[in-house]
Parts: sequence; C-alpha cells; structure tokens
Amino acid sequence: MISFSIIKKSKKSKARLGILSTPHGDVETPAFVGVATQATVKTLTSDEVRTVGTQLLIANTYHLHIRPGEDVIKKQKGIHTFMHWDRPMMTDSGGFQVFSLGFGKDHGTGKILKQKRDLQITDGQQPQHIKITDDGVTFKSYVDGRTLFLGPQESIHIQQKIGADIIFAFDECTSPLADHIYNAKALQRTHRWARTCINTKTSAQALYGIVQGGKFKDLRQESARYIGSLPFDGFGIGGEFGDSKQTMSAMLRWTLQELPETKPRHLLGIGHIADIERIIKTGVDTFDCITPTHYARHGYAFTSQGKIDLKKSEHRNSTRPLDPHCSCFVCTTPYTRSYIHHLLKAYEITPLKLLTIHNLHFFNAYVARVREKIKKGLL
RNA sequence: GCGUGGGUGGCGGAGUGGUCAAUCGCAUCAGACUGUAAAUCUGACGCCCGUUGGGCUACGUAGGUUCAAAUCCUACCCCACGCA
Repeated sequence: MISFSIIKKSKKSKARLGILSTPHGDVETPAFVGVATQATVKTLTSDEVRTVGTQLLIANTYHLHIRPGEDVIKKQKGIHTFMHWDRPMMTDSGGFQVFSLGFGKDHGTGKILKQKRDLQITDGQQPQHIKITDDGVTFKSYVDGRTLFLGPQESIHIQQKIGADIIFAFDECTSPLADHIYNAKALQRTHRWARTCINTKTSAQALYGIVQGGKFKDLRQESARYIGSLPFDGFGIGGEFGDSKQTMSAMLRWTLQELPETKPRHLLGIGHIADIERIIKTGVDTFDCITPTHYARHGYAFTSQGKIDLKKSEHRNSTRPLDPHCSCFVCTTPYTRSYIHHLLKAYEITPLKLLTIHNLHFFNAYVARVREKIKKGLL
C-alpha cells in the first residue's frame, strides 16, 4: 500500500510538496512520471531511466494485456522484476485507449483540441473500431485482430497481475468533441465502473479513481465530488482540458478543490514544459506525459533556451552540447549537437536514446526546481 | 572501330508531338505531435512578380521540321553494355 504525506502547502498557490511512499520507495512530489507504456521507457534500459532522475513510471494495461499478456508478467513476479525497475510504478487502466482508439482515431484528434471542429459527438454515437457499453469496451487487438473486452473488472484483474504499486480505475476518457449529454452519460458509466473497480480489487495495491467530465464545470465538479467520496487511495484526473492553457488551469481548479486534500492527485497525460508550473500550482502531485520521450524520437531536445530541432542543418557544425546548463550524461560528456544532428540524419537509433536521456533529465530537473521554489515559498 | 541502349529539375527515376515547370521516391526547407507507433503527419520545393493568377528560363550541345517538341529529324559530345 502507499501513504502520502504533505510536507508543505504553498501560501501563494494550491501547490504542495509531499512524499508518496510506496512498497518500492518514496517519490518526492510534485513529480514527473515517466511513460513506459509497454514496460519500457522507449530506447532506454531501466538502469538508464534511474540515472535521469525518474522516480516513478507508468505502464499501460491495454498494451501489456495484448502483449505479452499479464500472465507472462505475473509468472515473473510482476512488472518490477520483469523490467528490472525497482522503483515505484503505476499502470494506467486502458481507459485512455477507449478514447485514443475510438473517437480520437476516428476524428484525428488528441485530447487537447488544437482547432475548432464542427463535429459534435452526442449520446448514442459509437466509435468505428471499438464498442462502448455499460459493461465495458470491446476492442480489436492490433496484434492479431482478435476481439478483446476490457471493463472495470477485467482491467483490475489484469492490473493486479501486472503488479504495479499504484493502479487506476477503468474509466471512459471522452473526446473533446463530445457534448454535454454524451459526457454526462459517459460520466455515469465511469462512476459505476469506479465502484466496480473498488469492489473487484483484492490486492494490496493502491487504487486511484479517475475524475472525468470533459470541459464541463458541473460534470467535473460532480465527478470530483463523487470519485472523491469513494475509498480510493488517490485520484487521477483524466480527459480533456479545453483548448488553452487558461482553460486547463480553470478546469483543474474546479476539479481539485472538490477532491480530498490529503490524498495524492495524478494528472493523466499532461505535461508540456509550459504546463508544468501551471498544473502544479493547482495542486497536482504527479503527472505523466509522453512529451520528453516522444519528442526525443522526433529529434527534439528541450533546453533552457527552449525546444530545439536537432534535425535542422544549422546544427551541422555546432560543437555545443544540447544545453550548456544541463548536467545530464549527454550534455556533460558532451555529445555535441553536430554529432547528434549527424546521427539523426543518418537514421541511426543512438540519437533517439541520447535525446531521451537528455529530455527526461531536463524534465525531472525542471520539476525538481519547481519543488525548490515551493520549498522557498516562491511558487 | 562497329552494334545496342541511354543522356530529364540537388539525386534516382516517369513522361515519348499539344492538357508539362514536367507523376513519383529521396534529399532539402518549414510546421505538427500532451494517460506514446522512432522509422508518423501536413505544407513548400526551376527563377521572378503581390496570392487566385501572371511572366521568364528549362528536359546533353547545336541546328532543323511543325501552328506547337522533353517527345520527330540531322550533326556533334558524353555514358553503359555487347562484339571486335
């Protein structure tokens, strides 16, 4: 089981410093959570992940269920042993895939809407490739095409076998194109599933409930109050967050003020550099985001000077490190921009690893500085 | 030396009389990516003008035929393979 203690509450904002204790060690919060969907931080070994300051990882139920299957992992005493990661670990429930493989795929949208669309999803509509019912969701495996069903019980059973320290309730992540009626219906489903998850779980793992409600204040608050009233060990905040940084903050405020203060809050799938202080100021304790690792594989480095694209020819002769202020292995060696540029242009795989190391280190160091700011009363 | 095939935009490679500034791929340039598909998506890509549009120069070189040629003819230069 886990425990969470709040060390300091900011006077300037809702930010808090805390320690999240798990059977695999403590996490200083606020903390960035590295994404290890398929039981790996893409391109890195678990040893390497340790060196970049990552405290906590999140893997995915849907992906691991399809491959290699939770029984494979359970036979090896769980995911920690399986991937040689001896630190804290969470698994997402598969609820996000209800969106990303459903309406998200149909309409080519992410959970943050980038541009206005006329499309509206309302009650009664179904995505093309999956089927959502009150009992759960029917998917097709991307590996062999077989039909597979994931509901609250299935998700919990799988997550128990995977064996992370923290598991999430199965939810329906709704599309940013879904209207109020759709969201209201989906929310009732998500709430029912939340109770089922609590009743299903028999392990000592911590279980987080997930707040949904889309962009709608009444639904967000209703969800936070309801999910917050259930005996969860912590809370995930899922779904969409409007179309601007301002609306994201507002939605988080509506939600977090309704949740019990003493339990940890995890913001699911959000964390651009520009978002980090903002979300921490609303009272988020942990958050995961693919940004550092995903962008690394597209040739980008996050630096104190902003995001740079190492594929650009302007770096061909640059003997500078990615970021002169960075203390990561890549920057201190240093591997030069010129070298990384060359490797990217040559389609080598090494630069993807170098950039992943740097970006994760950068994000973790960035959040560590935010913790310092809270400690000093600056944020 | 003879024979055959061929020379197209940065590269590879379509096109074989008008609808061609020229399909396509690569490269290049610009942009995207928030509970993760590195090998993905979008746009630009001869030059010039303020976009739609217009002008100019182009398909080895030089001539020619034709209302009209990258596409036909002649000569020359170069390349590949084959035979001597």
